[in-house]
Amino acid sequence: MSDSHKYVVSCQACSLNALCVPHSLTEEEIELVDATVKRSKPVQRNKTVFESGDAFSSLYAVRSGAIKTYSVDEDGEEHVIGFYLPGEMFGMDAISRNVHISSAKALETTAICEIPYNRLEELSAKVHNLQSHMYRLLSREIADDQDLQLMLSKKTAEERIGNFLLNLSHRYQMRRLSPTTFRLPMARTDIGNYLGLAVETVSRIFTRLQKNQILKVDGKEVEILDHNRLCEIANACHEHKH
Amino acid sequence: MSDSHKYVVSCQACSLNALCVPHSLTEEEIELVDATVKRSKPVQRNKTVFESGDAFSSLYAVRSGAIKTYSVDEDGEEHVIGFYLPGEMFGMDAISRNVHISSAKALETTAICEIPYNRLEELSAKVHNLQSHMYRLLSREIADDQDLQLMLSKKTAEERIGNFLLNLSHRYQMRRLSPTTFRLPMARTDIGNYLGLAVETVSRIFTRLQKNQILKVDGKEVEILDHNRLCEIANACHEHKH
DNA sequence: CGCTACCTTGATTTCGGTCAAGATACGTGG
DNA sequence: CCACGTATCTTGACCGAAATCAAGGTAGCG
Repeated sequence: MSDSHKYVVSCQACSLNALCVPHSLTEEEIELVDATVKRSKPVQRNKTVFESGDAFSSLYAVRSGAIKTYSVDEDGEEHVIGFYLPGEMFGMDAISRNVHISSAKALETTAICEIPYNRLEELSAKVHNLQSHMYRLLSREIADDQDLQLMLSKKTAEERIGNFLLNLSHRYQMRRLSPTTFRLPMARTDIGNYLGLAVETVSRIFTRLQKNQILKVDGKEVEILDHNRLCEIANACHEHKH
Repeated sequence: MSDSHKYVVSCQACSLNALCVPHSLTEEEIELVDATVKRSKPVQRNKTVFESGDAFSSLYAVRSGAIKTYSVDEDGEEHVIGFYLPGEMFGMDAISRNVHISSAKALETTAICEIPYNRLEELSAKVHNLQSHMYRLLSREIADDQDLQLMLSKKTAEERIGNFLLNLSHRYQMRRLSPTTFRLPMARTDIGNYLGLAVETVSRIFTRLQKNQILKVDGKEVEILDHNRLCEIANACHEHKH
């Protein structure tokens, strides 16, 4: 059985988009994992998958559509924590406390896989590759979160938007979708909220990038016209010190 | 064998401060884990434990002293990612890529435990409680990082410092040290860098908190005089909208 | 077709960054 | 033990990026 075939299998089995990388599991193992996964019916736009305070029982993977996670503070203000695209796993922050500390909501009609955590735990003790996979997945989320921290604490509004767009572009590319032309599944408000910027700032920067021929924006449709300059914008390069 | 005894054991075994919570492992299991841990000699102030680019082979736990993790950008600027106190584990962001993407440096003379990752992986497949513990630990780091993200994207300078101090206070308390009087192991620069603030701002806010009788600051020695007001300051509460 | 949610643009304000200058603490070697 | 040099910390004056406030414009949906 060829490697390429294996990869196809793991791509078709929805749950495995998130759980597997090529070569890491045998077919047999894939079947085992796949058997523990529930394919629930699609979640409608603005419906929640789980809410802060809910008991934790499963991890989730996006099959199609998009999810945002967020917390709500005492004043009822929403704080966007992250966006999850097809093939990505969410809900991992709930493991430690056994309760969801954030909420997850569909940004559009979204198909998700539910992965019961206790079964995943059992299975990952048996299937060594699955365990290392889970460790890598969790570690990846940590590394990504720390990247975002850096962005939030050091970068200008323009740099944040630049990074955000490149990040999305890269993630779409990973999923074999166009890295240059895509639809933003979230509202401007959510982008601003996520990046620590006011909506107005997000809007202004989008129009500026468009004026400078770096981006073509039409509502939620985005086209990256000049990837190189977008990289320059994203990578800081405010004057060196001393 | 009483629970309290168990707890003492896990506290004395350095590695287990980070790896264990009371009741989660049997004594037998604790011994197993403990056997895989290397107790290296103390790391002197400003010496690195690992550096960005180093091959990943171990996780680390602080036994005494303090560690900061950081990344260095193209311009040579340092970006502080986190501070780790006794009983806390660091290096987990390296699992996913198998290479350290951040560096770790001792803020003072620091004793650490080294936990070889491949042995930890093997052992955690055998000892179920250890596996769930690792998952929780990684998840905890994710949740903490997301908390920080929220702070960096939404909170004012004063709120950040307030939160930072309360967070340290809480972590010292966990380790049975005074939650009101402690020594900041890091320089003001590091605090500012971590919180996305200029050193000058950190300094000004420290003096302001001192003037308002909320804090007593003497160099790196800090005493929290009014915990309640510090909480108020930390918890946002800038005017409600609409 | 009209309502509501979302997006854009402009004018004004403000928090915190930058620059500048001292003050204080610290480690090292004489 | 002290003197010197360097790190770190503090304080003040000024400035600028982005927030806030305000007002229209646009689009998706029932």
